[in-house]
Amino acid sequence: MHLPTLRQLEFLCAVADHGSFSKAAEACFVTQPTLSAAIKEIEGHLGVQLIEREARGASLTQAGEAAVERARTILSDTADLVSAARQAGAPLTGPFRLGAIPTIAPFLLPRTLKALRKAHPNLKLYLREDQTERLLDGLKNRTLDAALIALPWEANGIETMDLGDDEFLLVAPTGHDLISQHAIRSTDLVDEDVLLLEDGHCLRDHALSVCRLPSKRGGADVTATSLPTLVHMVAGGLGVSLLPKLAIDAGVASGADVELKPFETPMIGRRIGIAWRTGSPRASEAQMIGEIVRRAL
Amino acid sequence: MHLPTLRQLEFLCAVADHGSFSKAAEACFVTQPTLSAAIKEIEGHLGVQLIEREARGASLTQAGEAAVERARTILSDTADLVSAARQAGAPLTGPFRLGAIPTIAPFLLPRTLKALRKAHPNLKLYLREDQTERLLDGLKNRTLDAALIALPWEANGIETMDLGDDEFLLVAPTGHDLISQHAIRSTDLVDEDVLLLEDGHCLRDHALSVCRLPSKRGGADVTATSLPTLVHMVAGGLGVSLLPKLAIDAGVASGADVELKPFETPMIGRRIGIAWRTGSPRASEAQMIGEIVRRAL
DNA sequence: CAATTGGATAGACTAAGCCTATGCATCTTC
DNA sequence: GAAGATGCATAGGCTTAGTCTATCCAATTG
Repeated sequence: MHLPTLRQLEFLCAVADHGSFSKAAEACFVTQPTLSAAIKEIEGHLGVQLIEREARGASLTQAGEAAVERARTILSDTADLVSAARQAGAPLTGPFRLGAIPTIAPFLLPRTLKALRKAHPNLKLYLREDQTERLLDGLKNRTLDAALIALPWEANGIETMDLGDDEFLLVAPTGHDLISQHAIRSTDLVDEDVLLLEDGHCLRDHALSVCRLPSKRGGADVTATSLPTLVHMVAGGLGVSLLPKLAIDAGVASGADVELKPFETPMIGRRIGIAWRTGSPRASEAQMIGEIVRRAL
Repeated sequence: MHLPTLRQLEFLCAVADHGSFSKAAEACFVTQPTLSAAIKEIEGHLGVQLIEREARGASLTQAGEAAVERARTILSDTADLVSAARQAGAPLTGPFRLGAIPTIAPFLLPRTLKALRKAHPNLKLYLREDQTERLLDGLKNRTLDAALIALPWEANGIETMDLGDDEFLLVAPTGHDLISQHAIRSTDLVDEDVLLLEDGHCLRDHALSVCRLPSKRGGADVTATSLPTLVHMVAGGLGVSLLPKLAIDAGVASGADVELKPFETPMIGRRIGIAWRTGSPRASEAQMIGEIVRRAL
């Protein structure tokens, strides 16, 4: 079977992107006739018209749409092959773009980075703090190599590695009833004012779900933008809340006028994990970084 | 980024396959120096040694293994692109290799094939009857384009389309107690001698599961190799069994000295579906064929 | 030690890919 | 509606990358 050239596939995608032979040619750093000939050749080999030549540019036929979609994954897979191989030659070196959600990053990374630097001095780590959704977008569009998020999180084309549990503790104003209570369960919070992070933080959703709270409750919802803020609000008597042990260990509650208390078994909490794009050339590095983070947990 | 040529990737895979430059070259219809140069060039671009030159041939380095794996999917995706595009030019024509499990094929296909031929006279249908596992293997290694199987069946890299339900009816010797009983439930069979197909047929597993029977029961297991045989065994008084309505409608029980009876609601049965390899160039055709089969059901 | 196997190297040839220049439609503008 | 602008196709020449044949070298085998 006669295969098209990757170059030709690039040309095809470029035409799809720019809607014009000339623009596409420019983007590919070739002249328009070159590109025209290449497209014509693909069409010849495939026996199908892929591109509709119109007066005002070019558009894809149905077959073209399908072909472009396949071509894009082929090209990106090939790019992955290249960087994976390059990486294999010099593992854990060069730039690595790691994302982390805001309820993990400030508490976990300080400890981790030191260990990471020690283990892999040639690794240049670029950090990005953002909410889960956007981190996963980053993985998919290749602006991130890996991301620390809370599991489980199913997403197509994303693989994850489990790094351990992160228990939730009750945080309440000093002297609050719940603290003196013998044993508290997550469901005891139904009648409390539970303070939460603002919408979009996965910790908010976790807290809601472990307490079996409806996502929309009556009354004015009081939300915080970060965990330190949340602690202050609890200290101020606005209500109680949950804090991940990770944040507590990092000292987020120290000095504030609050008390902490673990829940009765079964433990409630979240799982921390590292995620990467399926087939990412740096998947193995993501796992090695994950291993180091796990030890730091 | 400098991409390798698909040709070069083919060469690389060939070396991996044949464990020797010369053999690989022969397989690719080029001379050995050509292939040597090509491999050397890839290695140069990637900056990694992919192949270990040994006295007695060639073997892959670790990086090479990874690269070959990626290269294989790239190449097969490209081949898919080509055939998908070709197909788009002449949809539903040419050879199409359809598989079906033995408890579907003889009963569903006779009706279907006529409709199929009428709708797509240029389609040359090649049929293969086999058990689910092997059909799915066939899809994966590209010796089949689609397969009619019982759902649900999750397998990586396989997509399916639901074609409708196929109810199971009780089949018992004429005058059997269960037939005169007012309403029978699948669990009523626990104390009966339930005859089954031999191991490997998914219908056997379905029957076991809907009746909540353990897969290994005491006593000599009596198994049949096909549904007609099964009917004869039931007629012979060896026990009762389940028959899919599909087979009954096709006359598998007609003439035999048996009686049939539907189960009480909820209906028990299986779902028929058509499966194809994810990304198969003929996925859309598989769905169109599925549509015709569904109407025949 | 000669023969065999298997990969590397050298140099020549060809065709594929790219370029410039130009042609031919269609759409825009005054 | 004529002139210009836009956009793809065609023609012909150039360069280079991929291929070949011929030969060499190293390791294994008998």
